[in-house]
Amino acid sequence: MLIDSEATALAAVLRPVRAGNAFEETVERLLQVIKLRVVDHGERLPPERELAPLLGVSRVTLREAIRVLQQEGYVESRRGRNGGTFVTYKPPRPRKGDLARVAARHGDALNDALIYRHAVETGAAQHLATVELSPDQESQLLEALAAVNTASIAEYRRLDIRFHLTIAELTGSPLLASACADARLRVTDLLNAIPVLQPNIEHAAVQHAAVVDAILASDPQAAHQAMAEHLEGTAALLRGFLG
Amino acid sequence: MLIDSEATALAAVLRPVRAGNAFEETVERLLQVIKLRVVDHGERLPPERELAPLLGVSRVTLREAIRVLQQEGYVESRRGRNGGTFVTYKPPRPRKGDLARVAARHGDALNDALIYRHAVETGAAQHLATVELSPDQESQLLEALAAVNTASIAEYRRLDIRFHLTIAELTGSPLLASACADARLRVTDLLNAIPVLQPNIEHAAVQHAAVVDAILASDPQAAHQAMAEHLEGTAALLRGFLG
DNA sequence: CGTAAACGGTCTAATGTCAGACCATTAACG
DNA sequence: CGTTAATGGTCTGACATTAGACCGTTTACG
Repeated sequence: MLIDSEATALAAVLRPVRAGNAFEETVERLLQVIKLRVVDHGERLPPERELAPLLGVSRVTLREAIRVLQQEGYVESRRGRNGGTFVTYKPPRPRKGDLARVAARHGDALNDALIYRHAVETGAAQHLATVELSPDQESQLLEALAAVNTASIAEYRRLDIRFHLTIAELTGSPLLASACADARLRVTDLLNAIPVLQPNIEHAAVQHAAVVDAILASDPQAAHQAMAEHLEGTAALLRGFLG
Repeated sequence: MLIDSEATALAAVLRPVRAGNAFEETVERLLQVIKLRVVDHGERLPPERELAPLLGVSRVTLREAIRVLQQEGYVESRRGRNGGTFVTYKPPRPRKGDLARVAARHGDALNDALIYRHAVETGAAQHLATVELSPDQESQLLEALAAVNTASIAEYRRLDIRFHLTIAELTGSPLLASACADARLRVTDLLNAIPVLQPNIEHAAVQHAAVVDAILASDPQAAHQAMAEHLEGTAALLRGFLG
């Protein structure tokens, strides 16, 4: 029998070295690409010969994963010179009760994900406010902001994700960027289950602008604060639809 | 050719689904357990039949990993009823130049890890200040603090790690706890390469106390601030030995 | 003092995963 | 209008990994 504090410390380190087998993880990852709309409806995934090494799996394993997505109707493959694997998935218009179902499926994972997301995304915003941005990086950030703030309802989520991931990537810390991507996609299913409303967009736009302002003003505390408020808005929205 | 913002977003999601093969990752993880001194010199690892499922690998793979650690002199296995695999590794007294060598081996990863660690650990401290702690949890936290603050130089690192991981675990977010563990072990090699000095311990003790005070006072901002100052102290220490 | 329990150590057969070669289809391009 | 390049589709042989049974050693305990 271990004493408590040892058990606590062990739990954090003696966890599985891998989440599942290569095939399952590849399906998961591709689903994330599609649901985060990094590759949107009608667009093409990278060719298998490029994608497999990017994901660190063999082409055989990648193809098995793609076959599942074909059967589930997420993608379609075409042969030939301008062929490829194309995304056919469109996020369905959310219906009442969707969120409750999805939330039930997630269980405790929701709170876990929201806490995690808060930590890594506020951390990213704060850090970005402490680094000197090149003109190119500044314009990337401003473009992402402009895009999300002028988005149609249909494009909103996609561009919102891109905005958040841009901040994460610009920190220059791959670990932190991955963590932000991971955190975001853990709440994506839930967000996809609630409708995008114009007032929410407008509210978020103000907050997005505040985050960018603080970053460009090199004010880490303000950036942290602004991102925290923004994320709490989203979390409250989710909890509101749940309650 | 992809436009820039797409490439940015893709990079965060289209990364390898696994870091290496099961065997390599198992060796890595066990080294972490040993170097973080979760299982210290003379102590026993869990039996193979328990450890393998915890790490999510087969016993064969686990044993291959253990065999490497035996050859490298980190552990020793004994058969029989009170047998097991025992840690023989003692952190060597750091020598001048160690840090430079280790840092060179890490390269950019050092900055990456420090940024990541700052984000997740300040996030954990801040979050913990927002939750209602049970008496049992409070005493766990206070015990961890007392332990690290009265530690001998030899025991200091081990108890410092336990203190930080206790905060992470108490957040109740497994994702955040894993992230903190991950972040910590990415700087462990570097920290092990610099000596533990009494003034550093005393300085850190004040900061640790400030973190715990803020958490128990349910002051998230102060907790964030206190942890940030503590981590910056460590980061500065590392950079100082490097410069 | 013998027996059973708790370990590490070994083996096997099945399955997962890989790299790489090769096939089939389509469209761009000379 | 043929050739070639870029894609998805298929196959093979090698290696990694697994679950599970079984062996050998030591010690606690009846």
